[in-house]
Amino acid sequence: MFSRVLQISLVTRKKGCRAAVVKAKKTTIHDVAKAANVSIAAVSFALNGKGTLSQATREHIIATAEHIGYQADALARGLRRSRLGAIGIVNRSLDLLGEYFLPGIDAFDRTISTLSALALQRGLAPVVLPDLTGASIPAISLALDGYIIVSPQSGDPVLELLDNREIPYACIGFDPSQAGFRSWASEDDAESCLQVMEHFRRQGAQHPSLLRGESENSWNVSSEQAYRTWCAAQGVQPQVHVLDESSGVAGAVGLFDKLWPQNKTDAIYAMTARHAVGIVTAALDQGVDVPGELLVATGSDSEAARFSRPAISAIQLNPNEVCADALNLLIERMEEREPSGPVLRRAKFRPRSSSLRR
Amino acid sequence: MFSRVLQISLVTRKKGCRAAVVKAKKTTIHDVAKAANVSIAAVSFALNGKGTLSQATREHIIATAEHIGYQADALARGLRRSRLGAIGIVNRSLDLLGEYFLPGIDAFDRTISTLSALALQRGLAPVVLPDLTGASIPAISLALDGYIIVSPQSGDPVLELLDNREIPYACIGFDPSQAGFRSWASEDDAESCLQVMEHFRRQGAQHPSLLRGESENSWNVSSEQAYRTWCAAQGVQPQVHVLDESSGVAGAVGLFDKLWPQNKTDAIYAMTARHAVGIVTAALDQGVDVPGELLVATGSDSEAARFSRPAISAIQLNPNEVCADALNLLIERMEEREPSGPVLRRAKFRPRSSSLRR
DNA sequence: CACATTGTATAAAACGTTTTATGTCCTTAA
DNA sequence: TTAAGGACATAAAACGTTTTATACAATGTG
Repeated sequence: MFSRVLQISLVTRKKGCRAAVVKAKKTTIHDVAKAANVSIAAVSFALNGKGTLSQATREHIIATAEHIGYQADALARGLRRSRLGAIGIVNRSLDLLGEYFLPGIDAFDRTISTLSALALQRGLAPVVLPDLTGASIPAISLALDGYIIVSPQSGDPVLELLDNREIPYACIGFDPSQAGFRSWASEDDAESCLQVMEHFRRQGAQHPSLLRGESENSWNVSSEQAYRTWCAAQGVQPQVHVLDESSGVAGAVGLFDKLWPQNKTDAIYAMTARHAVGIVTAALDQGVDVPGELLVATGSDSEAARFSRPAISAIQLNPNEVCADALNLLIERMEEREPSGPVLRRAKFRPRSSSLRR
Repeated sequence: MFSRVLQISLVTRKKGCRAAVVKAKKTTIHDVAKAANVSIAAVSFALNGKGTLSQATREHIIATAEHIGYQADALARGLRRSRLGAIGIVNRSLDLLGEYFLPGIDAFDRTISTLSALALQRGLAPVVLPDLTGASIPAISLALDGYIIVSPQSGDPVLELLDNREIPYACIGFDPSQAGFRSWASEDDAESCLQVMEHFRRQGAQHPSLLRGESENSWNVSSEQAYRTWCAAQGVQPQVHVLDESSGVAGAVGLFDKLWPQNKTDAIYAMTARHAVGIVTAALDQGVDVPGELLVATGSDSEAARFSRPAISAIQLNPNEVCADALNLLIERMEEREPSGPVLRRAKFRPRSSSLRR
């Protein structure tokens, strides 16, 4: 553990040299053909294990290709095969917020890097992309082999675009307006909601309410749906508040100040962590005891929830699993196999002081 | 804020249909040419604002292209222009660790998503890639327009590869063995180290020591160098410990248990946050008072440092700025302009209870 | 001996662009 | 009337592959 390997290799490298002067010419399939004294078709066949070549020439070609350090050009190959070996990752929540720099929202970063790592594991290059319907997207945006769409919105135009072009995609979450679509993976948001409601009830809450985000993605929609169903079954008057996701802590503080005390809720399930933090903050400011007078829980665990005082009860999500599921579903579609989805993951509710009486 | 816009568009989409049956044929430049009754060359010229066309035909072509929804194929264009509009992002620390799933290390995720967002802002598609010298990398890996190499190692083979092929790149951090290279951006790690040492001295430390990671990147190398220089100037015996980065909290605990109490250091600057947490944990376990008997600080701020008890003093880095600097340097090289780097950012030292006596 | 079959290898078309090299028509100057 | 030039448009080459169609032996069959 203390050993220190100083592996400074003393390569002399042309560093920072003006690269323009002499363009290093690529070694192409023609070079290999010339070196091996065969046609370029033979080279292609040998390297791809196709065609009808004798074992001898096959080996000879592979050897010379290796010798002169040939590597097929990805673009030329992609053009011909119409397969590039790369997939796009589009996060519709970020698109909707119109803001790609979100300090403190580690969930988005996490999703991107997890999907990237998983894609690489399967030999696919991950390309992060913005709203595919945008005007000035990178040229490569629509040339990839498939797409993972994170948090599609209801009636999402990006999905429509991909459908029209018959480009394979899979979603994390689903488009609430497309009931028949099957290639999606998600946390079981409805079930999570029920866990929270049952917990609230056991802790003595009579009038639990829901605070969801504004955007019409499956996370918000399924949760609200589950909440309303639960209310109906329990004979409870449902009470749903909708707040712009980007309003953050301040937004929830504003909401609470407007609400309290006319409103007679005694438990709030705030889907986004920062809204939950805002509710707790505002409540304490107004002298409302949490959890004494008001129970609070949130739908996505995070540092913000864990380190708030009191610590906020939260649904602990499974980003790694859900990302892996989505990627499997995408690859399935890329290979034109029948969709095996949707795939749901059960999330675990972590009760903390914000919703534990006594 | 409470308004709820339900924008369910009632598009009927062919969802989940077997895409293979009828391959939707792409609209190509030939289709546009036919529709506008001109040659494909004319279309290309019109759409790229080149060639010698009358204003009239130019506009006519653009209109028809728009009308039939033409978009140039990125691969064909890339093949011809040898420019794809995409850049690669390679994190050598992750490569070295051989592990791309690092729970709790938000810094790496952060770098990836920040670089991605910045690249997109400039119209470049970001592609996350593993070690470019690897055997089974995605085909596209070496076909991009340029590369950002995060934390290159001393004598890094990836840089050598890029140099040989004369592919533009810029680094975050630098290769310690390549003094003349200029296209890199970084935190001013040497200066950060001095800030910590001066702080230790002011707090009464006599024998400050350094705990660095094993890998030979500029972060570790510059810090150690600065530390040794400072020690020499102060007439202090330098004391450097090297620990594998991936050993995490447990690694640092093990180190401390082996070290203490023969070792007579009274302040430790642990570069990585999890090592600092390990030191603090092990110290408290052995009844060593922090900061009473031992001062601790770390070189990269994080949740782990902030929420440790006592909270750990830390260097607060500027990932956004450094990423932006690196991207600027890369674009500079892609446009064959003279390198304007290196660019250093001064980080701020945040003293917390772990190193504040009284 | 004629004819089909098999085993190897190649020529050439195709992928969808960009760009260079030609061309045609029209105007102007000699 | 002819040459020279300008304005506009196109044909064709090129980018580097993959793949289809074709060629040419050598071998087997009736």
